[in-house]
Amino acid sequence: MSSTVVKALMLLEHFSEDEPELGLSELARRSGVDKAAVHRMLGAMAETGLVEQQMDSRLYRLGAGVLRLARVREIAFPISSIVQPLLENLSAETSETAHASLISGRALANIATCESKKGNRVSLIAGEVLPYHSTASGLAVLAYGGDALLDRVLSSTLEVKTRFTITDAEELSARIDVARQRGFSESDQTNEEDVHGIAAPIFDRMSVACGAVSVSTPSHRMTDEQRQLTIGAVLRAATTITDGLGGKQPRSYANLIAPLMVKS
Amino acid sequence: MSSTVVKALMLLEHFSEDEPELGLSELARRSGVDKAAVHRMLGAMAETGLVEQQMDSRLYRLGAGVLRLARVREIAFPISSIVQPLLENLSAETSETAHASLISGRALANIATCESKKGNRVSLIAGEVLPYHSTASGLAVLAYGGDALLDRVLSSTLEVKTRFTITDAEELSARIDVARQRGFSESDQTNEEDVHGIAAPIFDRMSVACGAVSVSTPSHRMTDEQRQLTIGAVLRAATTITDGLGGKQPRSYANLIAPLMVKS
DNA sequence: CCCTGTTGGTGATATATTATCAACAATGGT
DNA sequence: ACCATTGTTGATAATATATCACCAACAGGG
Repeated sequence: MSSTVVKALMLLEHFSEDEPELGLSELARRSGVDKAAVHRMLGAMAETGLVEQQMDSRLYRLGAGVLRLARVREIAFPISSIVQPLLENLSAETSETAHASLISGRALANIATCESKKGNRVSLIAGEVLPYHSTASGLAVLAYGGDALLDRVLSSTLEVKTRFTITDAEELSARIDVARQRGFSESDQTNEEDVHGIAAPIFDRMSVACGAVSVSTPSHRMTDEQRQLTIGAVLRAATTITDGLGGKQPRSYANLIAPLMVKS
Repeated sequence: MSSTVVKALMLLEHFSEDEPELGLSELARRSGVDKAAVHRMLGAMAETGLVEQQMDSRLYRLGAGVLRLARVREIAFPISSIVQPLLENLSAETSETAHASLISGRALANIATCESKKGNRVSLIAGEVLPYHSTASGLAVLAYGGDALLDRVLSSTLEVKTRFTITDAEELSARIDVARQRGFSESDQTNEEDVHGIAAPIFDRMSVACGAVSVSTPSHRMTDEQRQLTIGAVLRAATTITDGLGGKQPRSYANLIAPLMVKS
């Protein structure tokens, strides 16, 4: 069914900002994989430096190898360093938390964040894996990411994250169509309670969506005025990022969002 | 003999700053693995976002997943951001290229660099995997990294990198002993032609070496005066980094290097 | 102090995945 | 048009893996 390599690498998704170190049994429990299997996989990944084990506590954590890999990628394709300052600008414009994510296998990888300076803000767990179906970013990517990706997601099981999460493929498809017609996507508490998201796609050289920019606002604070402000800011940021990465928006898309981008 | 996970992850070591994108056949040739096997492994790693494949050129490169992993690790254990400014100081003091590396499985992973501002400088390939036996950093780590690591390296095959590379286990062991007695390690053209290295170990909380700091100088420029200057600067930098990471030098080591650290 | 519940780790065997080889279509260079 | 190379796919033999039970070590709790 699925290769051992995939099973091993999926273990890495359980490491997060909140829990950077995990024990063997804990990882086995969360991943639903046998303890012995997890032990072998972690041992294999430790051989190559992808994870490392504390000698004393015996806990596992992400290894120095990931730093090396990230450096290689970032020097060759400096995405994060281009995106980060633009996110800070976006966050300042909207006064809310902004983040960018890229397609990473069967999910979105959050690669850069800039938190709002307000006391009550949406705080993202850095390095979280974002599902396509429950996030505004995901909808934006699905709307412009090509049919192959769309079909794959629509035919997969849609995990429940909150009581507002869309789990029906047809309804999800409809929501994606709306996003495609508008040029941006919107989600309200579908991934996390009290979090409203507005996102716009980032395009690659072939005018296919490869990621998204998003602003997350506490739901209660999302007034109509704030919404208009955010939509414009997100679309402008997404356009700048697409340009900065050497990508190109589809002609129709550029025309579609043009009227929404004017600064009030 | 060796797990498929290890085989798959070893493929990632062929991606470098110089060649961030590789084709399937190319990768199969270099790794010595069957084309079909490489194809399956890359497909598996692409599923989790560790690598990604260009749609048009079909070339593979490191994926967005590595950025996410690096963020998680760096937020939990901010090594790079601590080390980088100290490296810049070290490079300024010595006027040469400085870099830091950490133990990453069976090799050292270069995690931070600061190049000399001179025209003729040692230019490191970012994200390179450094062998233990042919680099000054490797010797420093082996000298203080514990017996398990030392035995493993001494009993492995020592790859030839230049005509000066030490390939005899006994001779290597002797060189490591010298490094341990002195408190720092030295290598001349053993990993790369015309490159001289001086390195000192970085220690973790348990006073075991977990990495090294090093200064690389063009061999012809390494005068006796420059050498003394470099040794002091490297030892001071290594001490500061060990402190910054919450590590502790062994008592004996701290006493050993104290006289060498005085600023001229 | 024992008892119970953890933890990380290890072997043996049936099972399932993987390695290998050949063949294929598609591409690009000469 | 040819030749060489690319990425890709199947079939089968060979091999690594999943699963289970078990073990030693440790931490509380009674």
